[in-house]
Amino acid sequence: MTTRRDAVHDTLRRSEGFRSAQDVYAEMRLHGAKIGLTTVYRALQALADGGQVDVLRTDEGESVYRACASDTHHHHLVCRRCGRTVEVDGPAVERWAETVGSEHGFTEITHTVEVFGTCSSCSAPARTG
Amino acid sequence: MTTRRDAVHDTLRRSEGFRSAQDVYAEMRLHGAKIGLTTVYRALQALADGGQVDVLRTDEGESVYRACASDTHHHHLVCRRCGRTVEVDGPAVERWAETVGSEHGFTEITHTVEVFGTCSSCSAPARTG
DNA sequence: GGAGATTTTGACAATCATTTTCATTCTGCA
DNA sequence: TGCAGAATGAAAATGATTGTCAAAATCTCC
Repeated sequence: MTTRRDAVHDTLRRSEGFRSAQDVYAEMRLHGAKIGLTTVYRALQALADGGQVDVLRTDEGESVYRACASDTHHHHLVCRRCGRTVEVDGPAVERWAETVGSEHGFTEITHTVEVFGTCSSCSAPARTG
Repeated sequence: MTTRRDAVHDTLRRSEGFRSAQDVYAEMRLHGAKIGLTTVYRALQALADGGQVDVLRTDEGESVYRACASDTHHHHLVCRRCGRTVEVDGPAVERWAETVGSEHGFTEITHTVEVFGTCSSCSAPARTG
């Protein structure tokens, strides 16, 4: 029975950017879903373990999740204002990471690469602030 | 009076890799330093704000700090086993991040790039396990 | 040198995301 | 129907980090 997990996955799919477990929980409850916070956490973890969603940490240390379109290795360009996320590819970076690691005698190299910025929608209307 | 802050900075300098606030606190107390956990946190934040130490988040969401030799922008190659850290430079990555961001209309681009691996010391002696 | 203002310190409480616990509910199955 | 095992979720526990506030250290002007 994975009804709840699917519901969590669906909620994530409807979001543009990365969302925290608390966000997902709040949104689901808002739409009338009967689900507990614990279950949301568990579903998110299962989804992440299964590679169906991507996870990253905010500056505040909160885990945020996203149902990405691409199921292969990729990185993210995230708007620090609205959270809008673009999935990007960076073969040059992959190679760079491998090279740097090898040069220093490191093996089993992995890397984390995320790009943050302010998207056009958020920077265009120079609101008061 | 920045005695405590200097003490914290010194403790960090004596470490090879990234250390958490709790680590630093424990080590200082171990060496007989009279300092409180709150002060260690404050010193670490001040040091990080001033750019004297680098900060990053572990997978568990804990903040870890390091007194890096280079005071210019750089990245880290971290041994996932022993924590040994090498400061690395990646001009190609900097350019890539800028390009990717611009292509999608993002401005004020920043990025996080960290490389993890197993260093030669840790992978060489194929111990039991 | 000294009184009062200001900053720093640190023990303790509070916060908050996340995890654990555990009793209840649900599911499939005979 | 009745049971075993998985799923659920409310509430408590955890643990890093932050806030509070009174005491101690330091500075400032006289």
